[in-house]
Order: sequence, then C-alpha cells, then structure tokens
Amino acid sequence: MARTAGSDGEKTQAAIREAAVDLIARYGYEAMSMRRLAAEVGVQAAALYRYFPTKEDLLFSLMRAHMEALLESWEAARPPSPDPVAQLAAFVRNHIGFHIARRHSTHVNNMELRSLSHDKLSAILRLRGAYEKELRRILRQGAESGDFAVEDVALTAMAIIQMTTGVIVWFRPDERLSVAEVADTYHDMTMRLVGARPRRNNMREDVHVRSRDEFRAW
Amino acid sequence: MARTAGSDGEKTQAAIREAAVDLIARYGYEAMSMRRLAAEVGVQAAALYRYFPTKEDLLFSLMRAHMEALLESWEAARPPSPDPVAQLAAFVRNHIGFHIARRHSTHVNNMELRSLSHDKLSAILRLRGAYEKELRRILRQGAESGDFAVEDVALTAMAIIQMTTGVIVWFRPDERLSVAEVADTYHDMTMRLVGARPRRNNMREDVHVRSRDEFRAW
DNA sequence: GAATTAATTGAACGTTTGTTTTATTATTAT
DNA sequence: ATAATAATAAAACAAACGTTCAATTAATTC
Repeated sequence: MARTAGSDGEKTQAAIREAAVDLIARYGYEAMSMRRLAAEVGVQAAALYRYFPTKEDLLFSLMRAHMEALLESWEAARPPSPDPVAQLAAFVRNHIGFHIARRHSTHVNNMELRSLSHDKLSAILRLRGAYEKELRRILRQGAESGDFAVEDVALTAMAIIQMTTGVIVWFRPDERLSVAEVADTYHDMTMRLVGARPRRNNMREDVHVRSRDEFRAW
Repeated sequence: MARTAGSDGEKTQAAIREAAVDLIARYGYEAMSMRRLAAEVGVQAAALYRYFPTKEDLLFSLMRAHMEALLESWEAARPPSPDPVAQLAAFVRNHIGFHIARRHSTHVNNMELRSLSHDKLSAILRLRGAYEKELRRILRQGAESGDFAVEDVALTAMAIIQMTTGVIVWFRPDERLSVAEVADTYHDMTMRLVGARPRRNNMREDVHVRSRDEFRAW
C-alpha cells in the first residue's frame, strides 16, 4: 500500500504536531519514539519524515510555535495605557490564561530545552528572553513611578514568572477552582508581591485590578 | 581483567550516585545511557548492576534520597517557636538554601517524575506531600492567628514553593548576588505575598524577619 | 599460604532506536 | 485519458540500548 484515501498533507502535519505535543508532555521527548508517534497519528513512521526532517526538528518546531504564540498573545493583550499597574495586571492574567489553555505545550517548552542542539536552543531562549523583558520593563516602570516597591527587577520578574507558570503543575480544569478564580488569586498575590499600592486617580482598569482584597487596609 | 586495585564498593556506589545526578540533570534520565554513566565513573557498564538492579532503581534511589534530605533539613531548621512568621521565615530560608546547594539533585527530582513506575512515583509524591503539608500548616496557622492574609492556603503554598524552587533555574553562584542576598529577597517577597503584618510584641526572630523593607509603611 | 569473598571486566543477547530507500497508490492538472 | 505530483507503506540499515553471564583478579579471612 501507499497513499491512502483522503490523505492530506496539511491535516497530517497538524495531527502530527498535536499528537507529538501530547506524547512528549506525557512521556518526554527522549521516551517518545517516532514509531509510537506515527501509531498515534495512524500512519507509518516513514511518513513523519515528509513533514519534519529529523525528530529534533519536530521538537524545535513545536517549541518555537509555542513561544511565538505566547508573544503574540501578549501583544494582543497588552493594554494601550502605559500605567504599570494595569500592564502588570494584564500580563499576569494573560500569562495564566495562556498557560492553562496550553498546559501540554508549556510542559514541553519547560522540560525539553536540554534536548535541543546549541543553535536551536539559542533561538528558543531568545524568544523567551524577549517575553521576560516585557515583564521587566513593566516592573521597572512601576518601580520608577512609585507604583511598585521592587528592589531587584530581574529577580522579581523570575519569581513572578515561575510562580504563575507553576499553575500548570497543580491546576486541573473542572476541579475546585475555575480559571477566572485562579487568575484572580494569582493577580492578587502578584500585586502584593510587588508592593503595589492604591492609585490616587483610579483608571478604568482599576475596577478590575482592585477586584479582590490586595489593597485591603489593615 | 577483573577486580581493579583499590576498588571499594562504598566509594564506587557514591561515585555512581554523584555522576548519575550530574548526567541526569544535564541530559535527562532517558538520554543518559548506562554506558555513559559507567564511563564517567571510570568503570564498565556491568559493574553498575552490582549496586542498582535496574536503571530505574538507580533513579528512584537518587530521588528518594533527595526528598529525605529535604525533610531532614527542614526538621533541623524548624524553629521551636510556634510563631507563624518565624516559621515561614525559617521555611523559606531553608528551602532556598537547600535548593541552591543541591541544584542538580533538585533538577532531577523536578524533571524525572514521569520516568518512575507507578509505585515508585507514589513513594516520591508521598514524601513531597509531607513537605508541602508543613508549609500549608504554617500558612493556615498564620491565617488563623491573623498574621497572614491568605485566602487559599493550598494555592498559596504551591505559589511559594514554585517561586522559591525556581531560584535554581536562574541563580548561579559567584555571580551578581550571594546566596544570602537571594534568600533575603525571596524572604521579603514571600512575606509580602502572604500579607504578613508587623507583630505587636516583637520576638527574637523579628530582628531577622524585618531585616529589609517588607513592612515599610507607605 | 590457602580458601573465600568482593569487585570488576569483556563479551554477548535480544530489542529498539532514528532514519533511508524504494515501490505504490491517490489526487490533481492537462 | 494521461501525465505529473503528493502522500504514504513496507522493508531494511547500522547503531545504541538495558541487561545478563561467565571468567578473572584483588582483598580478606582462616
């Protein structure tokens, strides 16, 4: 046998990508064999090589797509207002939402960096660096404007990213908490973490920003 | 050839463990072959099976040792005082110190859970659960005493653990910051995160606890 | 110094791995 | 219809994998 009825390159590629993210997230890149992946897609192993020249190229393609989607997601979510409080709120909410929606893909990006060769690793780290730079920019502007009490911008940025990305480790949909509740709680914790204080002139976003008790007076 | 001059079972086992942690942390469990590990130790692959019946048993032994060391470290560091503020301060400082000192081992424990069979995974998760339970206990007591403003104890505990464990991702000794400075900053961030407020009756630990600006009045 | 035990080697086993090659069939364009 | 192209199967490759086994030597005990 050879070409099967109804076979379509685009659909096959999409099916490969989806199955690969699932398998790598569950078993790890090294533990996923090309034959197992092919079986999941319902195809022979050799067919995979029509879409990705090597196993590592497949991994890299998945990871790059994830990072590019993350950057695009933030560009779309970034508020027009330069207000650091509103920007940080939007950043945290977008980050939480994105990572919960793409748990498996995030897992792959966090776990499989070491399986990339030098050049491909650099490319992913460059995208990651661009994303982290956005958070550092927000924290720096907030510190300069007096909205935040942040001593070490770089360290605080890492702390926030790790705390919020960590949500994928324990959060499972359809359990105790909804995505919105989780996002609310992480938003509150982040605002306290950076020492955010109430604004004198409330802006539109403040209704959202002050949604819970992060500014509660003791 | 066979037994080599000066060979000693205990030393060989220790050398295997050390080399395995390094290799697994660097390349991953699946990517580390028994032959590569043996070469690192300076021995033939067959010799490894005198100490560990299978590759997975080796991994499990390393991970269990790590978790037991973490629990022992906390038991030794836990202050006698029941004061939640002092307990949380000690917890965070011990956690940071332990994980920086054992970066590679921590990496293995965080990354290779999926390579364990069901029973071994359960054993590790049980130890991990016992450790996390300590933090939840501190947060709950602090919330009840009014020292902390924590809405969701379980969620906050995960956030703190992920934020503080994340230090191993970016921290490198002999760079910009010392371990003590990093511990100070994470301590500050944690205290703000949980909404810690100053105590009326200052205790011995408060000198330390209030070392920086986490209670700065705005 | 002989017997015993501990530590290791070297070779081998059967599987599985990522990948390549060649042939074959479905689809599309002419 | 026919030619060209896209998509896949089937078989094969050498290399690497975890693990086992028998032989061999160092250290220890008697």
